[in-house]
Amino acid sequence: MSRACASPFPPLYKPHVSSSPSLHPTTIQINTPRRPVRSLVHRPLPLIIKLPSLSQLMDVAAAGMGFDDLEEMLGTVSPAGSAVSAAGSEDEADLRRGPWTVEEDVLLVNYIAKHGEGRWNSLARSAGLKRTGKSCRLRWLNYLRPDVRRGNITAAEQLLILELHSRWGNRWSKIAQHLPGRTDNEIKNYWRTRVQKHAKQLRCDVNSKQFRDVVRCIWIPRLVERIQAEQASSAAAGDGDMTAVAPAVGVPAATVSAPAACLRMSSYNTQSVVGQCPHHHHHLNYSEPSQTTTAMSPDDTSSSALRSSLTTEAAAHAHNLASTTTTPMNEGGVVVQQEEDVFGGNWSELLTATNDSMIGLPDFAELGEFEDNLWSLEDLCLHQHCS
DNA sequence: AAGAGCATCAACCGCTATGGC
DNA sequence: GGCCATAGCGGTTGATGCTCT
Repeated sequence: MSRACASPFPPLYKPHVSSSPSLHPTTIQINTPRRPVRSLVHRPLPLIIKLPSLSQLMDVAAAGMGFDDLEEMLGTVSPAGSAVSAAGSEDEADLRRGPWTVEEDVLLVNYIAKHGEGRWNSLARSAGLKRTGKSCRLRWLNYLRPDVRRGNITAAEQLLILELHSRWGNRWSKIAQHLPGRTDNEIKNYWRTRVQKHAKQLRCDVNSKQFRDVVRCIWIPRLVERIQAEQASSAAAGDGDMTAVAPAVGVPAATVSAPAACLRMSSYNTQSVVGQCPHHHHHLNYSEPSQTTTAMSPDDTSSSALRSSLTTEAAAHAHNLASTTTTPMNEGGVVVQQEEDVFGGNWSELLTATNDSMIGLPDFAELGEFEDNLWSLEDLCLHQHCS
């Protein structure tokens, strides 16, 4: 089932054991939250709490209940006094920093449930939070919003990020608009930790042409391949449940205001393009959200659109592209390849290894002005096609 | 088992843009 | 036009947990 839900604060109690959140209360110890920080007024103690069920969380928010109610409902054991009450004895001018406590989260969620967002500074005061409005806003947007989605970045999402970053660079918020439920912070972190790590492995700069080539010629085709494999295995299972294919993409329709992103890989095998780039078939038709002409249902997210428009033919081409390295698969046909496999060796070795795939690619060095901001395959191919 | 090093990501900071007065 | 408050963005930090030795 999809792990996404419309809980008022779904990921709040995310322990670092990765498992899908239970629908039933669970007892767990969490060292709230992970990050005590510089000039922290109150260093939170570990809480022994029961994980609330989703329905309990929703009840709490819907009824405008506070932490006491939640605590009573769950039998929560918290360290002496709540952070809020502790803070209440402090100088009013003292602002809390650092990790948010469960109590603070409940206060914020309840207040927003009643009064809505906006006017963050006054909201923080009115809600009884000793936080800056800025901090409240960030906490809400990045963590507490009902439609925020957490968990691993799926292959489809990775594909989107790579493509959109190629177009817009570090415009994280803009990129995030096209990944429903994902925050700019999360995408930024993903880029800095995962993508830059790969660039480092290849001993080249993440913004270098070499790395872009690797991404374009190897990583993206691999992602497409993986998505196709997942789709295939799902189809073979005959369950028709797309969330089983890419669980994290399964965003509940009711909680997502569809950004109507239209990254359509509708034609990975577009002949006019392929004619110039025989081994590269990315044809990413992208439209700005406001410009999209495709009617999309509320749950018609960019990712699902992307997912559903990937054809088996595209997978075949992608597979050809990636055929120089073997992707291990389990018996069910599910790709079990580790990402790192793609990035063994340095970039020149990788590109040499995929030399066959490079046939027909333009000489990147000759692209001149295009090089700085255009590195998607489509752009390169179109450029060559037009020149 | 213990320490070192690395990876992750929540939360902060500084800056810019925008809107109201 | 100037000032101030607020919102939003991108970059950075650093504690925590995991993995490796």
